[in-house]
Amino acid sequence: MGTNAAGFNNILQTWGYKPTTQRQAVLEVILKNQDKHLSAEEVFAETKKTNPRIGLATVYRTLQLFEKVGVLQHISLDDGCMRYEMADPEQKYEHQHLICEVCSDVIEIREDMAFFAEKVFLQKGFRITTHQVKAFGICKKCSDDLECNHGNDGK
Amino acid sequence: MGTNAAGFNNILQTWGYKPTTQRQAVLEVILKNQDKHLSAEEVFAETKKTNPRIGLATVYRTLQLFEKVGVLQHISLDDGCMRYEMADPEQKYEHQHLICEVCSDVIEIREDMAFFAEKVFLQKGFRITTHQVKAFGICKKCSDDLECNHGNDGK
DNA sequence: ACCCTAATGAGTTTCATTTTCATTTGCTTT
DNA sequence: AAAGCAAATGAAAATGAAACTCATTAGGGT
Ligand SMILES: [Mn+2]
Ligand SMILES: [Mn+2]
Ligand SMILES: [Zn+2]
Ligand SMILES: [Zn+2]
Repeated sequence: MGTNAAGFNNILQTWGYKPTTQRQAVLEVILKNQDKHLSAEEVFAETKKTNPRIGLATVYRTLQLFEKVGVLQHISLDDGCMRYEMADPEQKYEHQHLICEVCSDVIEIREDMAFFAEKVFLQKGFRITTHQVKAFGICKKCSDDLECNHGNDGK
Repeated sequence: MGTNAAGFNNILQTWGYKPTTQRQAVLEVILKNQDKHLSAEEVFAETKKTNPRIGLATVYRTLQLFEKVGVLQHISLDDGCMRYEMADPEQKYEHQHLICEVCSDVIEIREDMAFFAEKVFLQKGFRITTHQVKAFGICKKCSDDLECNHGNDGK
């Protein structure tokens, strides 16, 4: 069980929701783009390719539903819209995102942050249920590119 | 020098911007609310108390300007609008926010995250310029309240 | 096949933020 | 102090993501 097209229907049924064609279609888009962080509009555009009659409102509702039943989680990459990615029930805390300010590439890392939550609880009594680490900077590729242009770019 | 009403004009002049009455008024609101994370609407409402003729668009523009010149930084607390707080030029990385899911209180902490940036650079070659840690959970107070209601809340 | 409710989709609405543009203001030059 | 001018402002309109409305459709049980 988990998040494949098969065990998915069980999840919905467990929660009392119907596995409609739209929800299946959106799920397939999600599954085919696990490496990406899609926005509602992007999911909408992708889903329309196989299901042209789907409405944008349904996509918004479906993404929220998927988040509620634990299939998705949303993140904000500060680009003007909410984005979604598969939720990892194994992982207590979300993974982290590195966002390149030059090429806008998003790199995922899985630095262990458990100590962080522990320390916060010990020092503040605050019980963290979820946390997000988002870092902006320059990725290796862009860093190397800039390096290159030092020597042979004398106008 | 730095971010007091006095050194402020220098900052603007250095960048070629005029220290207008509106900008001074917004700055005072910011200085008087350093412990808070105000939204544009909130800054607008506060500023109107002393400067009733200021327009909302000017507040938006001013907040963006202040961020550009390094006086402010924006954060998203996932409550539907951008929020601003004083930027701390001493601190290389932003402080962290704990957001209580029960009472919506925002707690600030200053856990050192330099090791995080170092590790990321060593492992990925990604140079972090700024990063944000945002954690959701239950604050001590709300946690204690819930505890209390266990014994004497039998319907 | 029938029923009932959940689900959908087109259109409308909300609301934060941005843009437009005519007017005003802060400075610099007379 | 008056003139000149670009920067800054404010009112209003525009934008765009997300939520809502409501008439219609489609699951799933009977
Ligand atoms: Mn991710
Ligand atoms: Mn803060
Ligand atoms: Zn890059
Ligand atoms: Zn609380």
